[in-house]
Amino acid sequence: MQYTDYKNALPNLKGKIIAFDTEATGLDPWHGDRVFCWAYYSSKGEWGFMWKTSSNLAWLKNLLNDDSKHIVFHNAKYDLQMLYFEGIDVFNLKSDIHDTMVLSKVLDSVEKFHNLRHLSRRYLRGDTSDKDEIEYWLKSNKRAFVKQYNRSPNFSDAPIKLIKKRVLWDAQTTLKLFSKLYPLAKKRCRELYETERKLILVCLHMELSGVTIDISKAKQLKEEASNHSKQIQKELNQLVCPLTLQYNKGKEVIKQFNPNSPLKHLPAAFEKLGISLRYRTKPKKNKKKGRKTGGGNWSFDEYSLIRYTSKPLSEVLYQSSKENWGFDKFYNVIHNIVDKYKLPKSELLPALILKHRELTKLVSTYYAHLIEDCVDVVTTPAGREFGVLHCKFNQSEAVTGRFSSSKPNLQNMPRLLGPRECFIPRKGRKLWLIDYAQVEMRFYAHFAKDKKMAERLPSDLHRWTASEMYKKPPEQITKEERERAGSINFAVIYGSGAATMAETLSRKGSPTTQSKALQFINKYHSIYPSVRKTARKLSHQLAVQGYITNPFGRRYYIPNKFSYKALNYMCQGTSADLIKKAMVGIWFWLRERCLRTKLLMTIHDELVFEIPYSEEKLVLPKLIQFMEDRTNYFVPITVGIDVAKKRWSQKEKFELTSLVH
DNA sequence: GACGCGCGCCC
DNA sequence: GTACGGGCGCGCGTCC
Repeated sequence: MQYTDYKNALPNLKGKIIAFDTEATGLDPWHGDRVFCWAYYSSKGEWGFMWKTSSNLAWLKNLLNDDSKHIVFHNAKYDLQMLYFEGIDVFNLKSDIHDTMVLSKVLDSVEKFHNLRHLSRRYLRGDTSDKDEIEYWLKSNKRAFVKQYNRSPNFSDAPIKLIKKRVLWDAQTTLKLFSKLYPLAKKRCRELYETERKLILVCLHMELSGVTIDISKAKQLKEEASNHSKQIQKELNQLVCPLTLQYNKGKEVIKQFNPNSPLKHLPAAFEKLGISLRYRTKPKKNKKKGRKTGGGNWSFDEYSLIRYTSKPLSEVLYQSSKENWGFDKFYNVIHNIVDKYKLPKSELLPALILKHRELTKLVSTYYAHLIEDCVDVVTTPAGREFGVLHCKFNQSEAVTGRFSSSKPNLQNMPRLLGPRECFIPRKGRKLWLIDYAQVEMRFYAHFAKDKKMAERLPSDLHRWTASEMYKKPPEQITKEERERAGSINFAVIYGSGAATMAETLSRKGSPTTQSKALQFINKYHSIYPSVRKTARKLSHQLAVQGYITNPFGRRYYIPNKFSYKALNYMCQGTSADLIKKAMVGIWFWLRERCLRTKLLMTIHDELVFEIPYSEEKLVLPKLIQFMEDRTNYFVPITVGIDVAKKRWSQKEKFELTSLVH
């Protein structure tokens, strides 16, 4: 085979559609990874391989700005990000950018794999052996490489022949896939694909913008949490050590108890203190295997641990969990309770484990990343450190169409504990949080065309539901009753059965039997009969045609045995596509007007913006206009606004009317 | 080192 | 007799 390196003459491509694949030294440009080569295949059969040189880069840049071309990538966000770091203005390219990964996801949302290898097998019956070679090389040369260069090998270290084979195969496969998938998408869900295609830029821009972190604050909170966890560790050691652990090989006596070891240390500690174990773990759904796995071990989750304590203590533990007590309060209260009621010291074990777990989780999952993953760290004259955190947002990961976030995951920052204190707006700006009001519930009402639900949603659905369930006027409904009705609202729309609902309600502190749960469910369906009808209608549709389609044209090929998921997918997916469309509208509107307002995050039904003071009046009403939809659904889809001047944790309600004077 | 598992945070 | 939606990621322990 002949390869061209284009040392002198650069090609003038005739093909209108050109698939590209770039290869880089790694995945993370923020920590130095860079493109080093690429390959292309065009619809006129032209193809080639190029190293990254300044002239080749200039050629590529020109091509990307040729408005007669369609440029196809597989996972364009990645390639564009890499090209951004080569100085290319990827947000204003004149060519049309396409993405076969996005196409694949749009066509079959439920399919788990969208990489080239799988798609090649599925749509092209392609040979994938070329692709595996380089990965095999990396694996088998890792050890020697680390020894010699003190780092792992990356793609750029592989033999040139393998690199070329791989990158050309990727580009060629991308082109073939595009010619297969694009016509399908155009026919089936053109609008949806167009939204997702534009969303690539929105998403990349969010990632590149990043969010500002008060690193000093994170360090301080991390220090506090780890000191507290050490204090608990000490007390736990006194309580249970020395501890004898049983292993296959034999016994081991330890002086340092590890509360994060649910298989070894925890059973040993409970046994030593004379608490007989009662609860076992249940099999859990495994995403990879698609079935339930595990289960059967002793369980030490929060609910089990609380049940190992007697009433006065367990009530306190529930309360603390609900209200997120600080360390000192928690620590004092549990010791006071144990003294006051003369409970055996061993009851401290579950309580201390719970707090220890919370603290170590805060440190390892949250604070550590807020501190270590920041870039562009600056230190003020006063000695405070600030940095920017660039997480990843993935528009094509969740089966329903939702976004996911990773490295670190900004979508699961605890709402009541410290981490949100570390998120701050840039100078001269505030954080604005705009969230849809009970959006999924509204889509349930929409799909069910349930008048009663629709009327109640804008006021207080849970309260009304509770009122009807407990046969009391709404104003007499207690907080607990309203919460329970809320749980039931959610459980029913998740398609849950009596067993799970009983478990959920019990976990939340209101012990419920299965038969009671069944009564709740039946009662619920007698209040809102159209929900069950709609679920059945969707299951039927699924059985007949093999898929269901949401209002944005996203199809869900749900296996029939999971048809109970249909209604939930429809509601979750519709709200996901609604917010995606709003994001695109907003981002392009902001860009056209060269505004400095930034979209920072998307958290399922909420968008987080950073708005300069001077743009508030102009931008806020427009954002709301893009997000809300008061006409196209059975229930108006509306938003609420919160603003955080200093820290995410200090957000407060905001009324748009207060903006108009 | 990869993977399964238990656990827990978010909407 | 079955069945609670969608995510990410940690530490531990086992197996290769």
